[in-house]
Formats: sequence, structure tokens, C-alpha cells
Amino acid sequence: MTTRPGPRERLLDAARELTYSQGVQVGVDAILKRADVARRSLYQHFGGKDGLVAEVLRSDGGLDRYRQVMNEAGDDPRERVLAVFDELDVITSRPAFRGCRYTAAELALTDPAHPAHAEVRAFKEGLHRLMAAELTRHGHPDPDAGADQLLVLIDGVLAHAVTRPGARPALAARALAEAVLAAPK
Amino acid sequence: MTTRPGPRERLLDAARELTYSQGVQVGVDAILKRADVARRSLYQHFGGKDGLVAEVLRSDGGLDRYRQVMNEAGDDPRERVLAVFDELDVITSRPAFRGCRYTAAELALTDPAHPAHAEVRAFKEGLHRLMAAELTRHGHPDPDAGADQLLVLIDGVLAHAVTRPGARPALAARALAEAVLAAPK
DNA sequence: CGCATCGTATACCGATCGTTCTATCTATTT
DNA sequence: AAATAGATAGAACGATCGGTATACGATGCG
Repeated sequence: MTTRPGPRERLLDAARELTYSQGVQVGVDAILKRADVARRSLYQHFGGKDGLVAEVLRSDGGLDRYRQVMNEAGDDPRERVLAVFDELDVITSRPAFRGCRYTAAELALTDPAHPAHAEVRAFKEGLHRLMAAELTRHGHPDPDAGADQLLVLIDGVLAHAVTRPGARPALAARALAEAVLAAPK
Repeated sequence: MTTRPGPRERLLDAARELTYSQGVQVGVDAILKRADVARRSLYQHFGGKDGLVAEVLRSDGGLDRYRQVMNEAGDDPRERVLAVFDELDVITSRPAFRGCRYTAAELALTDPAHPAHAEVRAFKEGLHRLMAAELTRHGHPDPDAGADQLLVLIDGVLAHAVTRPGARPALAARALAEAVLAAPK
């Protein structure tokens, strides 16, 4: 018999689900109800809603998922990068898809002092490093600029898929990713 | 001496500014105060906040701005398309830049029944037609797919610029737009 | 045992949300 | 001049917001 996770984990899980499906503007009451946790525990563990939201982003493990997709694609940097876009096509085709959690948070949170902004930035920079590393191994002449292009493609797919579900933007982006990979060595 | 615009125009202007700088979650009170308009006028003209937000998107004239940028670039489809990305570099470099108004609205409004969603979709499809028309004139083998790629690039630039201001994503995307235009004829 | 810690449950706070209402004023129209 | 429509000002509505306070139960450790 498995023991129930503690309030902290339950809060993180509930907040992760609800802030994605309902946006970061979900009420704390909804999160508390979903987590089946006392109101006080939220403020005890995270100091408030802002802290909880930031921790959701920090502990989301988005970078690990990118790493895993690439690792399953083998060793060739080219295949590893293209695998990301194949996976994006799967993700954006799911009915529950609601866009990139980080971009959505960045746009929804007006206050520049919100702790979530730092997590968004950290994620995007980590992703940039991830892609630049692949391009370096691939022999790309300017891995930094190439990674910028890949990030634009990724963000574009995730943003565009929200508004035009039938467009399969990941497939369109995949062809452009091949252009990035085809840069003269 | 110029006469002051009516309450309807003042409401639209105020809502346009505030929903962009503060997000669609701005309070009605803030909009009313900025527009210097009676509370009742809002519900008289737009039926409620949802109607006002939807009308802001509908009357925003975003497509006209794209058209204008392309017209100023001359007749050559290639120059016209690339001019869009040059303009995006300018827009995303402005301090007041806060992302794409339509994408932000789409992500922030959870309720699928919100009237704003239809306006977002109409805008994106209009933009798609705009780009496909240029590619057709340019002799692109698959204008529809090419337009998909351009839209991914545009959405990617607008989304990415919010999180990594120094990255100049429009320049990265411009190079990829050239790849779209270089498709075999 | 005795005590502290953690979690729960619930009541409550002031503030703000979108919306409806009444009342008054002004401009145009008949 | 009278009537009508549109706009203004402001109170008030119930609901919900994030956050705090109080009281009680369970658990762990000395």
C-alpha cells in the first residue's frame, strides 16, 4: 500500500495541473481543494501563491523532458534535434495541450517583480544551452545563433499550435530546423 | 479645436492600452477610469467586459499594419516578406513591447466560449492568407505550407522576445524566412 | 508522560472582481 | 417647449480574491 504524498507534493501537483489548464490566475481555493490540503500548509511551505507558482515552474523538469527525448533519439545531433520537433508534433496534437507553460506565465504575470519571471528565464536559457550544445557537436558554424533560431521555432510551434490546432506547426518547423542544421560547416 | 471622441472610442482606446500593458485581466474600474467614462456606457456599448475585450481585438487593425509594412517595402514579394521581420525586430526591441496581443489573450482566457477566441482565430487566418498570397506571387511551390512556416516564425519571434529581450529573435527568424523564400520554384 | 511540531478545518479580513441599479444632467429632436 | 436618448456619477450587489487568525487532532521525540 503506497503512502500518500505530503502536503507539499500534493500542492505542487495540483498547482501544476491547474495553472496549466486554467492559467496562473487560478484561485488558491481551487488549488487547495484539488490538493486536499489545508489553507495554512500553502503559506507554510511556499509563503504564498507567488512562491507556489514559481516553485511549480522551477520543479517542472521541462529541460529533463527535452533531454530525454533527445537521448531516446540516439547520438547523432541532427537526429536528436529533429526528434524534438517530432515530439512537439505529438504534444501539440493532444487535446489537453494549452501552450507553453513558461510563455503563458510570462505573459500573464504583469508584475516584473514576480518570482516566476526568473524561473522562466532560467528555463529558456537552459534550453538555449541544450540546443547550442547539439549544434556544436554537429559542427554548426555559429551554435549560439543557431540555437536562437531553434528556440524561435520551438516557441513558435507552441504558440501557434494554440490558435490554429489543425495547422500541425511542428511539421512546418521541422523543415526549417533542417535548414538550421544544414548551415555550412 | 478638436472635439473629444465619444465614450465608445474612449473605451476602446483605454482598453486597448491597458489590456496590452496589464494583460486582459485588468479590472473594469481601471479601464473606466482611464477612459473617463461612466460605468454604464461600457455595458451599453459592449454588453460587458468580454464584449469589450473581443471588440478591442477585432478593431485592432493588426492585419492592416502588416499590410502597410509590406506595401512600404515595394512590390517584390521577397522584399515584402523580409520587411515584416525587419519591422518585428524594431517592435520587439521597444521597451513597451509585451508580446503578441492575440497570443496573450488566447492563453489568458481559459473559457473556450469567450468571444475573443474567434477574433484571435480570425486574425491568424487573415495573416496566413496574407503570407500565402505573397508566396504565391513569389512562385513558392506550396504557399500554404510556406505560410505556415512564416506564421510559426512570426509567433516564435513575438513569444521568444518576451522572455529573452536581448536575443534579437527577429534577426534569427529573418534568416529562416529567407530559407522559406528560397524553396525551389 | 509531556511537549512541540505539523496538518486540518473553518472563520474571518479587507480588497477587488464584474455587474446592476437609481438618479441627475445634457444634447438633440419633434 | 416638451420629449427623448445618451451620458455621467455613484451606490450597492453578491462573489471571489489572496492572506491571516483561531482552535483542534495527530504524530514524533525527549
